[in-house]
Amino acid sequence: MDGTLKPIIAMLEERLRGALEIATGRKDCQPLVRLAGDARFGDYQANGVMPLAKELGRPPRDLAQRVVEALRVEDLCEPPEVAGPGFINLRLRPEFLARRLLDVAADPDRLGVDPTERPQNVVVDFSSPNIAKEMHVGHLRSTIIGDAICRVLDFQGHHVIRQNHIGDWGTQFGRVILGLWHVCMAEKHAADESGGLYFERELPALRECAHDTSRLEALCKAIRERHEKDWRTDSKVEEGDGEIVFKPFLESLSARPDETLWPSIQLGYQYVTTLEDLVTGMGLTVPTRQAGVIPYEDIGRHATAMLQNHENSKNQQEYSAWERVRRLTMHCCYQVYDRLGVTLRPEDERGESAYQPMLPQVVEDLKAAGLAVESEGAICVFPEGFKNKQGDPLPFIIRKSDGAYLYATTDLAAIRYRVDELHADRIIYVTDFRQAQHFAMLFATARMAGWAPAGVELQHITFGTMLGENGRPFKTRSGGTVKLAELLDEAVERAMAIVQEKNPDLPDDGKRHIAEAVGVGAVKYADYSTNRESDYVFSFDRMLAMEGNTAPYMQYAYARIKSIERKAAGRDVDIQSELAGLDAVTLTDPAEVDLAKHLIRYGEAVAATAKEWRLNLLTQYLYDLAQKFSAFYTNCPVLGAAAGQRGGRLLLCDLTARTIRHGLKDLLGIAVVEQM
RNA sequence: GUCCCCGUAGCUCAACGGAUAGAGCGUUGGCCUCCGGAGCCAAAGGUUAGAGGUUCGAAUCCUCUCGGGGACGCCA
Repeated sequence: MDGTLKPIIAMLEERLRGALEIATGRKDCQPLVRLAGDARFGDYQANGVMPLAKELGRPPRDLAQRVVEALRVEDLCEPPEVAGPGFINLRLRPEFLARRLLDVAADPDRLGVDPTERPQNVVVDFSSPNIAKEMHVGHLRSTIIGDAICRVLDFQGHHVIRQNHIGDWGTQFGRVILGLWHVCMAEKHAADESGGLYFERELPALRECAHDTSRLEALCKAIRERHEKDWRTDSKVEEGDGEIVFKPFLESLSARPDETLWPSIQLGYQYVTTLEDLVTGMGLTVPTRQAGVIPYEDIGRHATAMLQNHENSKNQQEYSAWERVRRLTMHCCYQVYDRLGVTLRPEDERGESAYQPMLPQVVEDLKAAGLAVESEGAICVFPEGFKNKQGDPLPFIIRKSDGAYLYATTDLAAIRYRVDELHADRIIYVTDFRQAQHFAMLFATARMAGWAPAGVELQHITFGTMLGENGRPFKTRSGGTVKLAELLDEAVERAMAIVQEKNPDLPDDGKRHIAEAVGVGAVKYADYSTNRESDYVFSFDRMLAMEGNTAPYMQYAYARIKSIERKAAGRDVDIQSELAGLDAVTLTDPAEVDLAKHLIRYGEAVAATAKEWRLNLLTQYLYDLAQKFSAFYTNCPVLGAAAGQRGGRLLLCDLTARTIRHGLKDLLGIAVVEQM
């Protein structure tokens, strides 16, 4: 094995290009070699003759015949045939196929797939959970699609820099601190009055009467009254907010266990969010130390602005509280990442907050370059080609009229960082399609500013919405967001029931292990196996089906091969030594040939997948492989095969298992199991 | 209103400008002396939303119509 197994399509294109040159006298002809669309046309087809014939005004079949005469592929193919209007059909020779199969099998790590000749520094921005929230289904696609992209890039030999752009700044910052403050106050009230935490009662109440205006207003008014009272009793006039009760509360946080604190923090944060949404437009106000009386719904934003504008020591307590919430959130995220087999690690975290110090400079530089101007109090860039509903230039707002920065600003700072500090040749963003316009404007602005030079590729990889079986966005029955951890629990539980039914004799921990692999694998595989750009309908029943293009079917195919390996010893077959001594194979049965041809195309599948990040092309390849294996398996006995056939068949089993495992586990992060 | 994406078998989805548009589920019919039947083989099922156009060739590119989704100034 010399490590240079050139893809067959590339070899054929090269030969065809030469033949086209001879037949037409032209250089740089496009041979257009593709996988044959139909097995009757052979294995590969060249479509390049027809456009050339048209251009040269020559009869296409005649030209094709001349090309075939000039074509030297005897070492690879049977004699080429001209077909239809001018196709050239190519069929691999069995000797070449057998040789290639042995070469691929002899390459344990890369399965005959060469690394790229042009390695890049590729930044992949994906997952991006939010602080103080649990990961929900909205994070699933970005997380697993981004992860698979990273894995494929790694395999191709690129230098991958994962970036988890955590939502840890902006409006949430103030709201989370405010949520913590409510946790503090609610605990104080509960201690004084020996009741439960007030937001545990009031949050559901708020949601219930969201459409009952008079009840809602009464409730919000009462909450506001208590808020003001609590705020006043917690404040020393000479120092400001939150010294008496809130400060000691924050100091006590680090001593408290995550399990009790985390649910309270999330709930407190939801409470603030819900409350601010509902009181909007109600006319309620609240006094503040810094800004005087402000609308009640603006208090979170006020807290954000204060924190963003103050680097002084007074904010130290909030900052440490913030760190605590952040750590808790990520702890929870890593539990989900681990289950999903996602490769993100703490060193990949670079949240919005990391760019916060760079934001003023971003705005200043754009202003100095004449690209950013003030408009209606905000600082905006007007990249070319974007219009609003009136047909006027559409602003890319980089600083709000209240002085706060936005995600546009953060994203621009991130581009500068990634290009200047991380030396990115390419930056890939994995987010849903709704953000397409934002990224188009972001990229346009970064190009105008020269922060992303022409040599740096900027790619927005989008995906569609996850829908429930009713065709509406995927929600719980009550309309809430579905937590990712709970979604995985249900998938695993359902998988467990199936394992229980199919294979009741396995030990319990074996069943649990299999159920985890099958359940989580099913969720991921279902996502990967559809075109990422279309919306996709989530269905436990379909993704866990044992038939069809599903994770369980793939895992089953793998387990069957492993079962053969386990049986081998009992049949006096030593697979290792038999494979080690194999220097030639003879493929006779059509199912063997079909499987072998597919096995040597793994590299083509990986390349096609990476070209436009169509992960469904990889799952399709793997599914075809599993199907071809199953056909081979039913038609061709392996352990009981004649001596001359057994080695080749063992090789097909071995390479199929390794290819499935590589594709599933190494590239998609889906576990395989020895039995199921 | 402007712009973007989508519309393919009953359902869920494929198809790199190429030949007779493919799978799976479901439906119907075959295949268990044999390594895991969670399997294999086969049949039926389509005017690729509609109408024009470009092309040797269009589900794919262009124009329009209809239907669905999304974005569109201080959320991310």
